[in-house]
Amino acid sequence: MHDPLISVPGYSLRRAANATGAELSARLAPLGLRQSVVSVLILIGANPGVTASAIGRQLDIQRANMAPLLKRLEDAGLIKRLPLDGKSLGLDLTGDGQDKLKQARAVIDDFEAEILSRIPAEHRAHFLPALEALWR
Amino acid sequence: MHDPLISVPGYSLRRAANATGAELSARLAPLGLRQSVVSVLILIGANPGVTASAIGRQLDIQRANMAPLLKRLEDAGLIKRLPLDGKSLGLDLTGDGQDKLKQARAVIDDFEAEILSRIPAEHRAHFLPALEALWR
DNA sequence: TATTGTTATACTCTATAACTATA
DNA sequence: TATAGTTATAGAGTATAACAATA
Repeated sequence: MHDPLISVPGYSLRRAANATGAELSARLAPLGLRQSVVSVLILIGANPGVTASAIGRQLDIQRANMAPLLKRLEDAGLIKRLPLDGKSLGLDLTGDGQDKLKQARAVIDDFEAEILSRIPAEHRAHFLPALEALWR
Repeated sequence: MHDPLISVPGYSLRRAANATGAELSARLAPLGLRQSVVSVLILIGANPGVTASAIGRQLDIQRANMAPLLKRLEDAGLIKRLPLDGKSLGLDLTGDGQDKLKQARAVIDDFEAEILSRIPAEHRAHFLPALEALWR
């Protein structure tokens, strides 16, 4: 079939993101984690005491969608929430949360290295700078 | 906030795809079109008489999800379906469908040129080859 | 007055299963 | 036996609106 789409950068960008995203999700599933959850755990781990609103702004996740996500993490014993003042809650990883994050990081590190290895060497160093120009 | 994610290619890929996808969707909305619909129209336009199943395979859209999408296109008068044999239907654009596709193409061509222009010149030629290595 | 956290809700996209009819 | 088209359905992701409490 003739397919004019395969030479369209925006389309290829979407397909590449879908393909790699699906693969990563499959690798994270055995840990009981999704990509959005892992990104939240990473940010909490790197910024102890951070608020849900601050994480949402950084990751482009609406406040309204952070609430149930954090509730599941708390119920699973991966994070704890401590009042910073009367209206804000500081987020921290529990011991279990740190262990889980460590496992997720191993999966992700492997996966990212694999992604880069699939890109021909002469294009590899250009990949991240090109992507960052499109959203940062 | 400290954010270890911004230097992770897979994460950056997802964010870049989301950002550009949202922007393109906003530009297609005035035409009453979504990205998936436009990609289907493009394939039908380039392959008159193609079947729904063949398009689904090419675009990674499930047969079950093609059905309502094509029904809406037919109800909107943009495509017509003619029996190829007892079980297959050939898809073709109507005159209105060709007009709509032409409008969509103008939007997309502008958008793709703009995307490429945002990527620093020294990285630009490496972008599509790198993406294609990840999904083709 | 703006922000935080929360609930409820709706819409899109996508995935699976099941069915009929035909190649 | 495999394929085409269809329907129904469920899950995930995401968006908006509204509310109470606090900065």
